[in-house]
Amino acid sequence: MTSKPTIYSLAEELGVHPATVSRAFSRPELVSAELRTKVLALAEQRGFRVNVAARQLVTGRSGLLGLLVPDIENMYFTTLFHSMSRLGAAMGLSVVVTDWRFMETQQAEIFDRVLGVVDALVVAAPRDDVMTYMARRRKEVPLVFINRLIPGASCVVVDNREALWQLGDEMLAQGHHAIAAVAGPTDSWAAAQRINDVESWARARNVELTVLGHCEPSIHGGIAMAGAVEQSGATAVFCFDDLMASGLIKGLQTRGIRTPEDISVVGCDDASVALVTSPSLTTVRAPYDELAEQVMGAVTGLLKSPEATRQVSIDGVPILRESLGPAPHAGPRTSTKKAGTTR
Amino acid sequence: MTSKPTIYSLAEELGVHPATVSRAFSRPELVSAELRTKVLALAEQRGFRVNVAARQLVTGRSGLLGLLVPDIENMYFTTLFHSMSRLGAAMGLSVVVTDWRFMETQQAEIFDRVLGVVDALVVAAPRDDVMTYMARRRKEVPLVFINRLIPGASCVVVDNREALWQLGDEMLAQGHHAIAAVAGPTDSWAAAQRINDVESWARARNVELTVLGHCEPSIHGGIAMAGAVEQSGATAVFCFDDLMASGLIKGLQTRGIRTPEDISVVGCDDASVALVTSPSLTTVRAPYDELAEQVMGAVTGLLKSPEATRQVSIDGVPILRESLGPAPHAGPRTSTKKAGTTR
DNA sequence: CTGAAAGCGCTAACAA
DNA sequence: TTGTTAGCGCTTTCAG
Repeated sequence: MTSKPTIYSLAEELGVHPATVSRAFSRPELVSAELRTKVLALAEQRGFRVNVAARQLVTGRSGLLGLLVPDIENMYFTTLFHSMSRLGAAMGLSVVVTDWRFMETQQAEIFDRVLGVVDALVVAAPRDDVMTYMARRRKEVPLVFINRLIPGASCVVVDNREALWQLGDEMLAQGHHAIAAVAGPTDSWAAAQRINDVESWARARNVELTVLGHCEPSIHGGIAMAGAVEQSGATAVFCFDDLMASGLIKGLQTRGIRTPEDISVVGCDDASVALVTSPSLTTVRAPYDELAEQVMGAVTGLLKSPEATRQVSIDGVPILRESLGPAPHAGPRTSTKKAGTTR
Repeated sequence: MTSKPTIYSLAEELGVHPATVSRAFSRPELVSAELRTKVLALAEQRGFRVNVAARQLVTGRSGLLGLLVPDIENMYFTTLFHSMSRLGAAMGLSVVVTDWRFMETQQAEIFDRVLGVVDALVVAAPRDDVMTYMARRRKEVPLVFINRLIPGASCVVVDNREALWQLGDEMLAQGHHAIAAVAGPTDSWAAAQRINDVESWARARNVELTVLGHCEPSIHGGIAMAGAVEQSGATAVFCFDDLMASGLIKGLQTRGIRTPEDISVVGCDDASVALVTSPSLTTVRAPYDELAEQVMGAVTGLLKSPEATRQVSIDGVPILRESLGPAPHAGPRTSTKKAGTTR
């Protein structure tokens, strides 16, 4: 009696055919205006919602867009999610996020569930193992990769090369000579990319560069690197991302090393933490909105025709803040900024 | 030909009935071991995945658990999500998050989609309008509310009263007299709760308390409050949450006001930002793991019997870090900590 | 513009 | 243990 309303129960009440009720929702333009309003009114009153599963079963579409991230506690991804949600809403797609950190320990079956329910999946910064897993399911769901270039697949990446070179040059301008770079996860494409960029810069400028061991892209990862950084003797450090940079600064602080007075630190991404960190982080801003736009563009492209893959590269933008300052015992030379500048 | 494998295509290849293939996945124990392995092997080989929509259509279950948060950029929620995911995975539920910030501007239809696809929904810190929206859909999906006590519904809340009182007393012990509290969003239950706790403490201790205008629980919200806090003349400030506290400290800094030397700041939640903030935040730790556990417990309870609502309250834990120090021109009295202590 | 009928892929009784 | 038979709620031809 008080069971969930369906198109049938509505149709019966209205004395019309279920298909008509269905049309009132899925193809309103095919139903006469008055009937449509009557249907919608009754639906509203009875609290009817179209059954997403049933609809998906026949249309193959749920209106859901999945975002799979390595670590949702990394605000880089939450910011991205936010931008994507906004765009998605405008085009009638709801975005849901999941974290693939458990994929190793938990049954992948769980992920298949998410895969089964979304119209497309955006996979962020996949490690190699996740990659191969996804590759196998590539034909089940349209896939867009972020922060990894994969031939033949739709990808959107941020190119930080130019920006990192500029920040490197700024380090030199500020009198730094001993420079270090803390690498990100071993099997992350983006991590390799960034280290490459910094290394090529160092070679081009003939700068001595110490690359420090792979580190988790998290605050704690950064804190853990403080010792290694201190021992490296570097006065300026590139970090894989802002979380790491933020943690590193904290870790250095507890060792009595100040930033930027003793050691300058540069991050990457301009995650929200970059601003609250003290000192605020000099970093490379990922253009989130454009990123999201391109990602959503790639998604809709795939939705239209699964073969229409595209590869997009967006340039990161260097942002000078407080964490990069003059080298100790050396004033700035051609610097465009002063230590202590805010924002 | 190369269409997606279904239980039918598998059944045909194996010369068995589709129902048997179905059982091999949904009730493996009902199928002979050898047949089961044969089915699974072929399925693996053909890349078969059970169609979630079809399964959900008949069983009414998708294996998905939804988490609806007000602002996914608030790491309080991402930490919670993380804990929930871990527990969920252990019990065969995949957790997906969505942000309801767009609900106002976008069609609620989008949310109904998420609602339609999950077995249960955990709704975090709903504003009043979101609440009423959810209330209408209460019978469509099992609902668990976080950070809001709703009679008759399953709720899990954190009770910060005791902890806030302790921190308040610590402020007094450190010689503070002019104390302020920055309130959270107007229609947030948790915000009202926390302000109440602080106010009742102030009354009990006969302390002059300035309550400052409602503020968004975000870093920027906190930054924006710096002026008001400065003008209030307070030497110690309670903030609605850590994001706000973190932003406030930053905002004060740019005005040349140091924490805790000039103004002490106390947050709430112990979000991940509390540690990187300089100085690190004195705060009330939300016991995330226990929270997640209780939430998942409530979910499974509802899944078993929709009437089995429960209301759980968990106590927050005060955490003393650097952002609370002695009042200016007044040494600590019975303090249990020294300014400058890390962690 | 609306009705009729078929079926999406799977599960759940019930038989055998 | 396996096959049989019905649907789950919706969309979608194709007629009318």
